[in-house]
Amino acid sequence: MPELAEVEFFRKQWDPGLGQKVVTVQLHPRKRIFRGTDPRKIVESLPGRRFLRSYARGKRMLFEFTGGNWIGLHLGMTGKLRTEPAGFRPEKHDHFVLQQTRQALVFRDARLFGRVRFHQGKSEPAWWRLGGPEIASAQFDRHFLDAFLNRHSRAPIKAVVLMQDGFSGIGNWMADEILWRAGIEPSVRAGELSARHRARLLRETRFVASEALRVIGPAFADPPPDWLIHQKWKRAGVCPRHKSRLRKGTLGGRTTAWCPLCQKK
DNA sequence: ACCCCTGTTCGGCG
DNA sequence: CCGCCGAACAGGGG
Repeated sequence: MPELAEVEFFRKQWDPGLGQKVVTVQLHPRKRIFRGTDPRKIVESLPGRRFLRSYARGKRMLFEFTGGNWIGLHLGMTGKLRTEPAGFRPEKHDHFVLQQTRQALVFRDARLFGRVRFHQGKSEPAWWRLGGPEIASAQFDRHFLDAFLNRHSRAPIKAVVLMQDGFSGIGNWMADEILWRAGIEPSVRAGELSARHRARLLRETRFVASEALRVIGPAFADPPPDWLIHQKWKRAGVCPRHKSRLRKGTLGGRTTAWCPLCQKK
């Protein structure tokens, strides 16, 4: 589920807890979402701390608490954040819950591909600094894109658009949406993209990211009806422009839909 | 029953 | 050594 805009939506679901203390932490310490971190430290450190603010970068989120306590969250395939009334009893897949006086902040993740990290220190954790530039930032420009495409010149462009170091926050549906709008056939090797296609790739990546944030970020509304996403999961999906059948295949290990009329090598 | 999956990581291999 | 690809992870839904 979660790419850039959905991540931003879920980040805000914990806003009702801002400024308030964590009373208790409920978690399942053996679950895979805690791989690489010691969940007992979270249970020991977070109670009594106030939730100060949160950040989103691509598909990653960071939650800051007083006393230099930081929680990093990644939603994986099926992670969701929500708020429940005080006294909430965690259900089967609610693996990480921060109980506050007035509400409970809940991380649910059925498939456990998501991840919870913990950091203590005055400033942000080192792993938060890593990763590619935000698509909305000035650093995501023609120069950066050229270098990234050339570094992965032998990979199909679809696989490259899914790489988080270059296309921060882009996931499978946004990648197909971008390539369809840019008129690029998804199996083309990144290094073989023409200057014209590179310019369109940059423009449409920015467009799809900003539009998705605008439409989905605040309320999880549907993208406009003429977007490819509404067609790509249908068995008989059609190109929104030509109304002809989309082609389906696997690229970069992921299901891919494209329109042979719109998208060329 | 069986197949599919909006993500990431890791081992194999060219 | 670099980098791509498929498998694995785990569970719910069609």
